[in-house]
This record gives sequence, C-alpha cells and structure tokens, in this order.
Amino acid sequence: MTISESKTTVASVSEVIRQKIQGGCYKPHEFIREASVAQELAVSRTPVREALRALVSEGWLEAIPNRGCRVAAWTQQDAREVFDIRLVLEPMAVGLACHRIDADTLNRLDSLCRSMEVLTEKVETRPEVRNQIAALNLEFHQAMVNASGNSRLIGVLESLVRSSLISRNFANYDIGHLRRSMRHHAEILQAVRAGNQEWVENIMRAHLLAARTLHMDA
Amino acid sequence: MTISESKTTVASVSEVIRQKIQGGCYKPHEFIREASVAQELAVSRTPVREALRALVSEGWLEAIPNRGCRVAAWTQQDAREVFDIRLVLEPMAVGLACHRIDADTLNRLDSLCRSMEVLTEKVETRPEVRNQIAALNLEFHQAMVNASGNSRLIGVLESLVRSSLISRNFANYDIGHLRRSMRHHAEILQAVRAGNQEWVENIMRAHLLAARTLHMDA
DNA sequence: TGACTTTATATTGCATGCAATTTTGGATTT
DNA sequence: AAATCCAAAATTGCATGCAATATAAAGTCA
Repeated sequence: MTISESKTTVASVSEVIRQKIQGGCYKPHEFIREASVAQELAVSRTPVREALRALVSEGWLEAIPNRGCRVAAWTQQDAREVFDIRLVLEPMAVGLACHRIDADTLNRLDSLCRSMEVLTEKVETRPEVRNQIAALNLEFHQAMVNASGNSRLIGVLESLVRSSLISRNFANYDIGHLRRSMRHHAEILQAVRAGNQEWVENIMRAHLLAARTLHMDA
Repeated sequence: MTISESKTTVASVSEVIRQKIQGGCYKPHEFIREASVAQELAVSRTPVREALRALVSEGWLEAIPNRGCRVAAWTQQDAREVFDIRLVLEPMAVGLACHRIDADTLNRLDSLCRSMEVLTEKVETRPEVRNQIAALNLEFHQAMVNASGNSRLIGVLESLVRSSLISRNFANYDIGHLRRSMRHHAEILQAVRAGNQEWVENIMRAHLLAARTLHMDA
C-alpha cells in the first residue's frame, strides 16, 4: 500500500487508510494511531491527524476524545439504518433525475448495465468477477444519483453508501439474485428514459428492498 | 465573542466561528484566515485549522485548496435542495418515532409546544420573541427526529437543518402563519401519541410544504 | 489477597517554525 | 496605455517538539 498521486498529503493519506479499512487490513474497533500511520507512510503526524478527522466525518472511523480514532464497527442496526434512508433517498434521486438526465449520462449508464450483465454470466465460472460487478454497481447508483442535480442529496448518499461496505459485498447473491438485480438496473434505466417518475421511484424501491432482504436475513 | 467552556480547543473555536457566521459577523464568501482567528482567540493555528475543516464538513464553509476556507453562500438553489430532502426525511423520522417514542419525550414536546404557543401570542407586541420561537421550533424538530432512533438520520438532518439558517428565520411569518405552524406542531404531537404513522407523516409534510412556500416565494 | 495509590508509558492535543503555493503590486516592454 | 513578467508579501501545507491526558503497571497498605 503506497501513496498514489501528487495531490495534497492529507488526501493521499485518507485514501490509503480508506482502502486499508475496506480491505480489512484494519479491523472493526481497532484503533488507528497517528504515529504508526505517519511512520508507515513517511509523513508527519499533522496530515495524518487531518486525514483521520476527515474519515471520522465520512463515517469510516469514530473519534473518542483524547483516545484517538478507531474503525467503525458495522452492526445489523447500522445496516438497517442505512437501508431505511437509502430506501427513501434513492427513489427521490432517480425521480428527480428522470426529468433532467442528459443523453451522455444515459449512454454511460447503458454501458455500465451491459458490462454488468456480461460479468454476471461469468460469475459461475469465475467467482472473482463479483468484485467487478460490485464496483460497477456502485458506479451505476452514483451516476444515477448525480443526475438528480441535488448536490446535498448526492453528498449524503455518497457518504452513506461508500462507508457502508454493503454495496461492495455481493457474496450473498446467487446467480438468480444477480440476474434479477441486473433486470432491475435495466428497468430503472428504461423508466428514466421514459421520464416516468412514479415508475422509476417504484422500481428503485423494489430494487433496494430485494437487496435488503438478502443482506439483512443472511 | 469569547471561548466559553473547557472542552477541547478545537470544539471551542468551532463554536465561536459557527456563531459568528450565524450572527452575520462573517459574510457569505468572506475568507476566514487561520492566522487572524488564531490571534483573535489567542490560540495557535493548529486547532483553528482543524475547526475550519470540521465546519467545512458540516457545510458552514467551503474549502478551496491552497486558498483557505470561505463562508458558504446561501442560494435559492441551496434552500430548495435542503427543503426537498427534509420533505422526505422528516416525515420518515416522525413515522419511525411514533412507534417508539417514550412518555418523557412526549411531555417535553408538549411543553415545547405550549411555550411556543404562548410566545406566538406575544409576537405582535414584542417582535423579538420571534428568535425564541425559532429556537424552540428547532428544539421541537430535533427532539422529534431524535425519537426516530435512526442515528444516521439524526445526523443527516442535524447537519442539514443547523447549517441552513432558514429554521432560525421566522421573519416572513405573519401571525396567521405562526398560528398555523403552532397548530401543525400540536397535530404532529397528537398523531405521534396516537401512533398513527400515516397521519404523522402527512401532517409533517404539510407543515414543511407550508414553510417552504413562505421561504421560497419570499 | 484485594483494593487503592502512585508512577511510568503511550497517545493525543497544541504551539511553533519552515517550506510551498498563491496572490498582489509594481516595474518593464510593446 | 495595456499587457506581461517578476519579485515581495500573504497564506496555506507540513514537520517537529513539547505539554496535557489517559492507560497500564507496579507498588503499598489494609
């Protein structure tokens, strides 16, 4: 794990820590010490401090005064909370999007859909494509939400979804579930193309509810 | 303006800057310089930096790399965005709350309602009570949202509402609007007491829509 | 032995100094 | 006079050192 680009040091450090949390390199409730990160990345404690605070406000870590920051633990309760909020905000987002989305974005979503469908049919022989599907799925949802044009909505959903880890985990999906999910995506896209707000809101709700039962019952 | 309590320096500095923004002491788009704040409050630049970054993530300021932070300007677009989101999240919150609210909270809400009603009848002779009403109104909404039990929902709405300034401004309300708003509060409370989710969701939507037309059309 | 105090260590919180970047004012050129 | 360039000032970004605080461990007393 190494510092990637040449933006600010804080951004690079944040990125590294985020990836390490996602990758399971830091475990839930594990404290992340400023000094160790600083030494490991060969920077001073100052940018590390700022990166940690940023990650706290993004929901990746929780801060305990005078004790430091530790990786946020993910409980069933947390999963339910995030799903409950997504269940009202994402339909709202696509509902807004269907009135103002442009052709370029539609094409991009189309291509994401097709890529995911292709990968889906490979999942039984090459299980590792699940991660690629998860990444594309995240892109799809984000592109949809971005098309809503409500910058606060975009920000809220971004932080909810990115920190949730759920969207990176398609492990519970068998081939049937995956295919249904792909059909949902295609239908969401159709409904947006048609500019039919009620349709898109409801198919999005169905999409999320299907996902919820998979994640929560398992 | 002075540092109040003896928690961490960062928290104190944040508090002071927040108040100065609310109070109009810093104007929209005005840059807040680390050095000047540090000197003014007799602390070093380090806690000021951290406070500024916190305020950025709360939506009070916007950060421009290598340029500093400036007070976020509030546009009609921003107001619309916040209202649109509140319009789906607050009904959801009270809908959840009506199934799990406890007697103490209900009493507290009751007392807030009565206080606001009393103040409302004084508003024509003593205009300065508008600020008190606004403060109690904020408390009322927050107590309601807190009763939802969804910590992320609470956090999202807190940051949306607190940074919006709109809820602190009852200037556009004539006595008729104020009385209607108070009736809404009472009815929300009744509906929550009755545990009637659909009722409380809809009266909350009506409450917010009434407020929106006042704020947006003005 | 068990509870309490004390001391040592680890860690965050804050201050200060220097480097890097951006802005600004004036000098220079066309 | 307008535009361009350059240098000085202002400002953020980062590093380092010290102080304050919390944790852990050792020691003391009943």
